[in-house]
Amino acid sequence: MTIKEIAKRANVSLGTVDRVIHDRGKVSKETKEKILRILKEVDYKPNFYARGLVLNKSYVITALVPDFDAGEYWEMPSRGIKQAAKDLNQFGIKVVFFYFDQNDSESFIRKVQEVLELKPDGVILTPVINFEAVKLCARLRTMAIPFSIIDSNIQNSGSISFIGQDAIQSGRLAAKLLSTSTGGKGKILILSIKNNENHNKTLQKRSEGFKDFLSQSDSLQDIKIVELNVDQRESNWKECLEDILVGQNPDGIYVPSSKVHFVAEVLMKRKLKIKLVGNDLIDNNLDFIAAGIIDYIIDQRPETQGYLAVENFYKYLVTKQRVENDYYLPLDIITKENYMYYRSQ
Amino acid sequence: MTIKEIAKRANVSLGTVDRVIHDRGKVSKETKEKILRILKEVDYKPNFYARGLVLNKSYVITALVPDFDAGEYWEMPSRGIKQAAKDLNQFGIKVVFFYFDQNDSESFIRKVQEVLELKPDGVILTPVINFEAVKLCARLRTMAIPFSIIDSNIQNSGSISFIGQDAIQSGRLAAKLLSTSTGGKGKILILSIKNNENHNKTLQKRSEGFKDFLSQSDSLQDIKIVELNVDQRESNWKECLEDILVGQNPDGIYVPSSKVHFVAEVLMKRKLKIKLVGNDLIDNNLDFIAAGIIDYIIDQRPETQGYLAVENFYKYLVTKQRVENDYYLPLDIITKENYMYYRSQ
DNA sequence: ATTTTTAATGTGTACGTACACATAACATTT
DNA sequence: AAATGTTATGTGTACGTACACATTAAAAAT
Repeated sequence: MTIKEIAKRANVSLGTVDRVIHDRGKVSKETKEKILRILKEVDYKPNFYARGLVLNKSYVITALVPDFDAGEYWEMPSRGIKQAAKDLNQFGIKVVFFYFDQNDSESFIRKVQEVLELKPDGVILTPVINFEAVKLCARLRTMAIPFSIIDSNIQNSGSISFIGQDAIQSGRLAAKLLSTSTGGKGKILILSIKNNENHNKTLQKRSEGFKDFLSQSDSLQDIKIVELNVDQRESNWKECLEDILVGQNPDGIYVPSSKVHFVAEVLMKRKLKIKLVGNDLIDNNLDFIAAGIIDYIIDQRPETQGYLAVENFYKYLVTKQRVENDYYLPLDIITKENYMYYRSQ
Repeated sequence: MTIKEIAKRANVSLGTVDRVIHDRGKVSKETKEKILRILKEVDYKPNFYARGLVLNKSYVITALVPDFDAGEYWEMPSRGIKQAAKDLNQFGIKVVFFYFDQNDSESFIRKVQEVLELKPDGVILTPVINFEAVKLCARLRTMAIPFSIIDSNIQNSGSISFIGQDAIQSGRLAAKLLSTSTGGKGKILILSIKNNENHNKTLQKRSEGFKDFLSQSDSLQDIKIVELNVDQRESNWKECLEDILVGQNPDGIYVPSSKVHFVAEVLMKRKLKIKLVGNDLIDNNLDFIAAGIIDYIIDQRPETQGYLAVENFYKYLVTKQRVENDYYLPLDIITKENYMYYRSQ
């Protein structure tokens, strides 16, 4: 059903119907009501193509994400965003990336400045530098620029959507897999590899969930937990890591981040047979999963997160649909026998 | 860059450019070459909206799938297909379902007849009744109707795409999970619940993969495998099932299909603590996963399979993109701790 | 009673593409 | 030489919407 047909039905011109649809006023009360009734009656849906053609707008979305080296975690969301930008290009969606140093709030602040100067139609942001990200949300709200948060959430930020993970549940799942692998007993090491203060939030939640699972499960009395940290800012952190692994000699290790490959490296080098669970199927972890050195990876589909964030803006800006507020992605369990189907979705 | 601009550049009219783009002939060799050069030079991409508006076609896709009761496996692909039909409705994609009885080839043949009479723009088919499905593929080829296969593949069918699973690898994965759960030892039962001869192919492949994994893994010497079938066409099959479980009393059970819930029911009723692995996160299995009676479900995203099949036709027919030939979906490992994020994606 | 203002409604054009049709230029036949 | 056929090219219209602008009718001001 087109506007033309509706106009004919209501005995008015196209223009009048158009004014009613867009609530532009200058229509008498009676005709407005009559047209609204008809619109409802025929369940009028604007023609997507015609609308797109006449509007022919392009939308600039900025993505504010940490920079990365090849193979690292933040490569994944970026990939998803890029793929979405490519797929949605024909609908006028353009994405501009702003990469900041996740260990340097000043660099984040500078990039925020650049983003705001661009006056984008939407912003995708990662609250890695939490304090500054909160401030950014407030500014975006006052500037009426819609924004979307990926990875970890900011409560009451006013974003159009959050796309991420349930970190606590991720930890619980890791605990289940690792404790099953060690036969429900033995010494288990939670090993956090850190390189800045901001990254801690997710690590903490995962560790919390991990310990919570083990404490609640009454069939797991024989498990001993040791919790240790390694700080990448120390120059000798790799040796530290090696010393810990050899010294502790646990039955299972949980690394609550994508940096599990550093541990896998040591296990391979030292030929240690220790069950190992970590996060994120990034390139750096791929070979170790294939070789079975890492027993399980818990993945939160970071690529999909990025993709969905852009797609959400497409829905929000182009098709003017509602978007979901909170979207928690599945926690995929990845192991030697199924990793090959998880790449490049 | 529009056709108009290209016409201006080439010093010809819109019509000539149009004829070149669509290769309609009636253009001199020289101008054709000139226009082709310019098209390439400016990397001309037709405006999606304008094209959609003027074509304003609608495409009828028929989906030929087994009928089902609520909660059963075949509900999942249907759901995905329906969701895609809804999402792609605005692009003129319409889906008509034809449900057949998977235990009755005659009903399949009748539905095939109806499908062909409709002369659809595309067909989605499930090769459950393999022999007849192969014949259908041949007829669709001669009628030049593009078709797509989901679930399990038909080799050299001429389909535009296959979307499904790797059944052998699915079995291997199940073996890994189950053997890990039983501590790498004990008695393991492979239990196939069958209700027709056609369904066997996938079951067989999974069992094959399962046994293959266990035989190859040299650290699993202490495992004993027992393989049994239950036939749902027998009136007393439920009792048979119960007798087997109680009589065999294995340490772990692998049900290479979605019917694992029948086994879970017995385990719950008899309070048997046996590790249980099966397939497909269908509604019937949901509560048993939540309760931890089923330890692991291997899911092949049947809903996504259906969705992608329709989306593929959208890409193929509307946007005229190439589509991937074979698409193997990830084998998701689902357990008590992560099942909640796998529903309604 | 005429002009001006205001409110309501109608009309025209553009978006970029596809395709039917019209016209021009040239070659071939009578 | 005139008529017809062929090939190449140009023109017009439609798709459905959005929005600027034009027109009409009624109300208010002179």
